[in-house]
Amino acid sequence: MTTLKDVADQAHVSRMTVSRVINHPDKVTEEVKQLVYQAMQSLDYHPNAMARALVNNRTQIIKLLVLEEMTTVEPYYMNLLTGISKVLEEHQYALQLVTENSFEIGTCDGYIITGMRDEDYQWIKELTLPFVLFGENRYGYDFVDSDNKMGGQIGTRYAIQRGYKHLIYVGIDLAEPFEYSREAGYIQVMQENGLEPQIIRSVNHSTQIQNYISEHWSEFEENTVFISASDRLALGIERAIIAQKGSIPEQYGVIGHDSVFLDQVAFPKLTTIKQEVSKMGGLCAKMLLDKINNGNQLQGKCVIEPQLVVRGTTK
Amino acid sequence: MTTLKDVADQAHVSRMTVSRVINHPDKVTEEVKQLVYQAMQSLDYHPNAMARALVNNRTQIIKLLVLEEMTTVEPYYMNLLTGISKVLEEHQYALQLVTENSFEIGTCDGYIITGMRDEDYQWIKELTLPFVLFGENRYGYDFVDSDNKMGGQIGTRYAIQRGYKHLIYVGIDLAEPFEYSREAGYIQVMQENGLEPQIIRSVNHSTQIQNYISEHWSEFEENTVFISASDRLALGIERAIIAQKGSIPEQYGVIGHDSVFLDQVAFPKLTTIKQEVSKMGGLCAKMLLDKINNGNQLQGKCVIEPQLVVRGTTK
DNA sequence: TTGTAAGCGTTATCAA
DNA sequence: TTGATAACGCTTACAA
Repeated sequence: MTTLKDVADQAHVSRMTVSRVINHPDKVTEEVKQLVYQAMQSLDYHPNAMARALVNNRTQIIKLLVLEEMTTVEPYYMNLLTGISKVLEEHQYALQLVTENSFEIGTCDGYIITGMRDEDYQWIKELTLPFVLFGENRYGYDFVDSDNKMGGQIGTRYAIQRGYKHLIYVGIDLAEPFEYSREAGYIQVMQENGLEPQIIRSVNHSTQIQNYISEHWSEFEENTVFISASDRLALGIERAIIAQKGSIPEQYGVIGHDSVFLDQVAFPKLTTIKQEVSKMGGLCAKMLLDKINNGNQLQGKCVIEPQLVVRGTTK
Repeated sequence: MTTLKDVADQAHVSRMTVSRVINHPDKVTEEVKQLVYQAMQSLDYHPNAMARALVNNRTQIIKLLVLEEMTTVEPYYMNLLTGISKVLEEHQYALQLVTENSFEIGTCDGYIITGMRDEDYQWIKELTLPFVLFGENRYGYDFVDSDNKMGGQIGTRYAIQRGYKHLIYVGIDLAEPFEYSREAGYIQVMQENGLEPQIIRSVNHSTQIQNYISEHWSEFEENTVFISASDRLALGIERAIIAQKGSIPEQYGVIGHDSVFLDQVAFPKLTTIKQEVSKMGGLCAKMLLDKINNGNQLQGKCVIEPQLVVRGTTK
């Protein structure tokens, strides 16, 4: 294993100079810097993360705390994890996936927290280590999220553009900011177009909404599009329409939200508002690392635009 | 932060003695041991993993290498990760999630590898660090998997027991050990019962098998059950049956395999062969840590029994 | 059985 | 601008 000393010897400088070239390159002569770079290259030197961690009192670990039941939730988190991991690895950080129960074990340098419920904001403010939330919140905490309002807008605008006459929003029956934002986007576009919003809310289960739509089928005229807050809901709606022999996408349209796995499994495949979850994961990681390296400073929010993916459930 | 020294001072012994109590408790007097334990408790001492890692030349990181396209694959991996993470955390290890591309960056103490294709066995044997495979293999590498053959057997036996007359196995068109094993389980039970195996193979996409079943619908007599190699296939089969107006579960049955997310999203929910993926993840981690701590010794295989979950698609 | 000394690879501090 | 020294918290090797 190549160490600082090896590089220092090869470059005929002291270990400190090599360390400086790595950490404070501005405090070293250009000349010396080149020498050291060459030595590092020829020896294939990589700093020892553990030694660094020890002296800096870091763990090089960040924890991802998921406050929802992961196994029952959309395969959302796998994408998030992929994104987080990629960035962390570039910075020689590793990940620990924790749930509420195992939260206390072991130390770390910071947290990414997701699946926040309202009551969680109680204890979260007690945290001393840097953290970043995945998912918008109204308490001023740093977060990364998709632009949920825009998501609602995009879907609604597209539905209008495609000529659907009745636009029904199907939301998740949950008092969460992301849900309010998506609804708000829908409502805004409806009003801009002189249309009256019509909203159904349901728990986020495909079967429940499927039953609801079936039971109320007579209320839905032809040329209706269901703009839903999740692909899970969209899947159930789609199944209800098929069961009721409504034709998709001609008589009835369905627009999902998220584009994580379920949209692909649906048949026909869902038109949906895609969130780039993996990208958001990477941004969470970046934000957190910045926070760790800058004295836990407030980072603000980071919101990225969702995209419309047109597939088989809209005309 | 409490250190060895603090504990040593409190217990009126040297730092070495404390270290010994932790790492070689047999080499310390019972008396002294108790003193040290008390001091550790009263000071809430936790060894610094980084310092340990440094002196032992460890990274305290293990990498999970996923050789499949994670985003398109079943939400299988989230469960695996949960299981792995739990065990790793108990042992102060952290995880890095890597794909083929990012494989080289950074060091670690060992790998858990999954999604192995045949060609991967070429380069895997070159690995010098300890590794454990998730998924059975025929090359003698240590692995953890569900008992796939038993999975095939369980499903088939249950189908016979429930009185289905025609048992068709729907496999994944892939030359992988897990697939062979599941088929073998099916075939064995069929032969034991004097029945003739009938096998269909398809790529693991719900839509493809759905089309296939629909196109060949006339070939499937009533009282047929489809025993499938994945929930994804089962979902497609179920949809085809419904589209063809076959009644589930009376005239036609469907049995899935895996029980990860999709079985719950299906309607009716799938009867399926459940794999305890999270548990398997934990076992992978345990096996790997053992390997790391025991000079990379061969660990053999670890196979756990799948379970039948009866839901709406069988009578 | 216990303690002392040295060192793991790095960085901050201070002196040159 | 560069280098010597001490320190981070722990463990191995050796001595008492």
